[in-house]
Amino acid sequence: MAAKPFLPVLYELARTFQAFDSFSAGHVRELGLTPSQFDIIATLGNTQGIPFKELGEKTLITKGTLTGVVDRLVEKKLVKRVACPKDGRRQYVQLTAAGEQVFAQVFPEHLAHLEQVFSGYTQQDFDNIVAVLQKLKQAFQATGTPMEEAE
Amino acid sequence: MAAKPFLPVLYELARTFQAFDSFSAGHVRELGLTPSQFDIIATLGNTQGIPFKELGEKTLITKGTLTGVVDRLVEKKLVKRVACPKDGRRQYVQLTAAGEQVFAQVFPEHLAHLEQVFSGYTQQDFDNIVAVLQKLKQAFQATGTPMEEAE
DNA sequence: TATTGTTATACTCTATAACTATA
DNA sequence: TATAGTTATAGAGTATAACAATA
Repeated sequence: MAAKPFLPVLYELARTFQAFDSFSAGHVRELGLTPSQFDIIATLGNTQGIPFKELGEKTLITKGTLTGVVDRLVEKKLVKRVACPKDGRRQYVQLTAAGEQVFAQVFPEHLAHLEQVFSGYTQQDFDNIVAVLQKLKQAFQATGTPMEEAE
Repeated sequence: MAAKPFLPVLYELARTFQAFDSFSAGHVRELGLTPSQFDIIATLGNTQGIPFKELGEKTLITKGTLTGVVDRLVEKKLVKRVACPKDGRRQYVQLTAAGEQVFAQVFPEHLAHLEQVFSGYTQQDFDNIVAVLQKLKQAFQATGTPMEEAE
């Protein structure tokens, strides 16, 4: 098999993301939330509520799964469902007062937690990493994922 | 809310990984493998077998979970357990002939597609990206795990 | 008929802890 | 005692398809 000089890139990309994901998930779990639940809280934060379908698109959670995840957040009284007055099929998902409080307290905590990782980095480092990753991401996207993008 | 200059880094890391992940997700699903299972196949590829514990460390799958994931791959006859002759508690996880075949057939297919993505890159680009990602990964690992210093 | 969201299946992953067997 | 791996438990996410209500 011919050597593929880009394989280390993919390996590091995957392992670095996993390291971030694991790091993040570990902290999130300490707060009593699963990664999916935290994703939803974070997505709903600073909004007036988001349509169910749009929430699924943003979090990449399919609708059948999302119903269950939202159910568990409703049980925890962190979010609520609000019927759409204009379309009886639709509904909004919205943070409750308790959910807002979690967002206001926990999200900054989470960012502070993440901030530790970057204590040795400069703004120039950030710019460099972002540029490297953006170029890579755009290469993947340009090469063609069969994903349909409606916007 | 104070600006967090590292947030774009995390955003791009996640989105770039997602772009890569969705790029290869099709093949994985065609094989009837879950992401975790595919991760293990890929990790075992081109090795003589990897100790169970090391496999868990590389894939960030905890031992209790890993037993189940390996079990399912054993059922599919893609990997096998091999006892360590020097330490009766340890064992290696190794691709079977069928597992090797999956790795050998499917990976080049991916690589052929992936190669297009990197057509504009030089070896120096690869080295740069890997260095950037490794540093970031190690930052997460160093900050995230209060493990008894392993190295 | 098409769309939104729920329900029903069935499976997989997940962390945790207790357990077995080696060392 | 310590380590490697399994088993047990309980929960949560996942895809998929069938379904109800609404448009």
